[in-house]
Amino acid sequence: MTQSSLPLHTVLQIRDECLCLATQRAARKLARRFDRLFAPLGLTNGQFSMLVALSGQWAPRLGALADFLAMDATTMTAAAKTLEKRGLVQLIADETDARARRPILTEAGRALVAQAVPLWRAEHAKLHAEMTGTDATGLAQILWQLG
Amino acid sequence: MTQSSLPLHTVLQIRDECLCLATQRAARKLARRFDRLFAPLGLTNGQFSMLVALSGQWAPRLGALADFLAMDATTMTAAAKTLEKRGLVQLIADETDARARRPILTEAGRALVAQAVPLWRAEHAKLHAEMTGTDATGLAQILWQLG
DNA sequence: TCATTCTATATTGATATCAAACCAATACAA
DNA sequence: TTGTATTGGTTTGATATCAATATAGAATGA
Repeated sequence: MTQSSLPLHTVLQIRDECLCLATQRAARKLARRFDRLFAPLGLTNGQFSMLVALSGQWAPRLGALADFLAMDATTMTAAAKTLEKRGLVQLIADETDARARRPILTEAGRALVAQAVPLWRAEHAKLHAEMTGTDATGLAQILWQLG
Repeated sequence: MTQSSLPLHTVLQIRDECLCLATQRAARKLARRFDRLFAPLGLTNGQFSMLVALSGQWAPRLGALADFLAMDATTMTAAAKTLEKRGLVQLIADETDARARRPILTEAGRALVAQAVPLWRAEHAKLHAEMTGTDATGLAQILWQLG
């Protein structure tokens, strides 16, 4: 009983060092946290990121947006469809390539992301405050590279 | 057209600093990477983590395991069911509390996790090698706290 | 031009994720 | 000991995630 299938030091090593586990774990916590934050606006954390990404001077194709978010192309198809159904983005056929489509924000999308940003700011400030001793921006940079 | 709904510096700030986005992004990349690694064994990265967590001298209830992995209780219910269906874990009723159940590894589960660990070791070593200049174990610790 | 190959996206099917609502068992209080 | 609150887990419904596969358009080479 309670027989160890692995040497204990192996179990502890994976627990303490596995970057995949540590990242999935943090990702779940943060997703819950920001999903709840944006829930009053009917947004998830991922939808927020997507809308922000489309708020700059950039009109990427679906594939390029998927790459930017390190997300599978098929996930992007589904995510774009959800946002389109809600009227937050519009999918425009590319002028030169009939295969490609570019998601662009609608008025409603612009208005919603503008409402969401102050919430993000406040919550992110809290998060920073909880990370005493850690360089939050440096961490974001490292995570951006990771994987 | 391509009209900015947000000040550009805001868009850039969120892109560069948002820990939620950065973490989700890294989590997707690592999940894909380790899912592919374990695919020949029919395991996902999350299933691997769960099996390893059950490989130590610990026989947690479902709720405690969910807490350990920072995962929602309902997700744990579903995940445990999948592992049970595959015969990798068995769900044992708690002796003192009729509500509680404890997942424990089966022989098959022990054998499979033993096969998976060397794959993890090799891949994780590669990952370390890609992170020149970063303290990987320190990063794992920070991520464990994060959220 | 035509065939081949490549590229951008979509569809399907499986698991993962969480909120909301729920049920049953336990703990606690009057 | 009954009534209430809490706790452990499950079900349902929505979105997220990705592999495998498909399709249509574009690019390329003979």
